[in-house]
Amino acid sequence: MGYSRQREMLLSVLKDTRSHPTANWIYEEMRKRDPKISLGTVYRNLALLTESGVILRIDTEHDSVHYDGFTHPHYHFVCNGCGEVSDLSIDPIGIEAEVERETGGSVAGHTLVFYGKCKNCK
Amino acid sequence: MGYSRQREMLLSVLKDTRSHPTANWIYEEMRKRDPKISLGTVYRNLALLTESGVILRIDTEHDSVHYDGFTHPHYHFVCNGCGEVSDLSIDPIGIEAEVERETGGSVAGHTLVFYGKCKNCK
DNA sequence: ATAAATTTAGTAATCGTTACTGATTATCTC
DNA sequence: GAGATAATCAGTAACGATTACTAAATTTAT
Repeated sequence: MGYSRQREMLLSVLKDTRSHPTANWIYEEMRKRDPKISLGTVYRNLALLTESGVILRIDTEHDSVHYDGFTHPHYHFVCNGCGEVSDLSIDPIGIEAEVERETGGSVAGHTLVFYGKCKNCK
Repeated sequence: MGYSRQREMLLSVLKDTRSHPTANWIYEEMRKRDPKISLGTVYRNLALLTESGVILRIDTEHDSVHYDGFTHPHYHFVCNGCGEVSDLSIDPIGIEAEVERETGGSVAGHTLVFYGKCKNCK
């Protein structure tokens, strides 16, 4: 996978924030640097980078998908009030082997999401 | 919350399967029993039952939301090949208190989803 | 430098989900 | 039980996130 100017820009935007943005937020941010950027380009590159493990995708019970440029294994907390997604420093759990044993399949990864009210919304 | 005929039917459909169906699958199943059922009714009741904790909603990296009539705390495995969602018998992890301490918020629940290839797709 | 392959901007289409409305059904009070 | 009140429904339109498409531009390989 080569790195086009737009793909580089997307990565740089994503690495520069810890806010776990949505595709649309990233799009708006990229438009500030280059107003001709296309929303389709954002989605296509988000999919590519997710597939190759360069970035993380976070699915929650709320509206649209969030992305994370911080790939070191970690978990997330989602506020049911304001929808904000934040990182946790909980230690990764090591039970993928157990899941493989139980399912007979192969495990590539896992996601752990906590829901509740953040300090502000509580 | 009263239980209308349609809501009862939805619950019965969901309790009768362990397949973690999507809204549309449930809709088709209910249509077999009552062809006049409305898709809006399915979605409205899924939202109501999820909010009140009678059923579970499962968000994955694949297409649409899945639902689970089995509410005893448990985790899920999602196959990246066929998209099938299956139950795991892993013991629930008890770290919500730790998350509350770290975030300063309140935790209402958590979801743990493993991704990989199932026995068939591997 | 030229040819081949990839990526893009822009736009149209898709699909899951939600919102709306007037009709129907359930519940509540007498 | 009859009538009033509230909840729920079927049907359909609207919405918003995401994907698909196409011709032009850019990158990469020769």
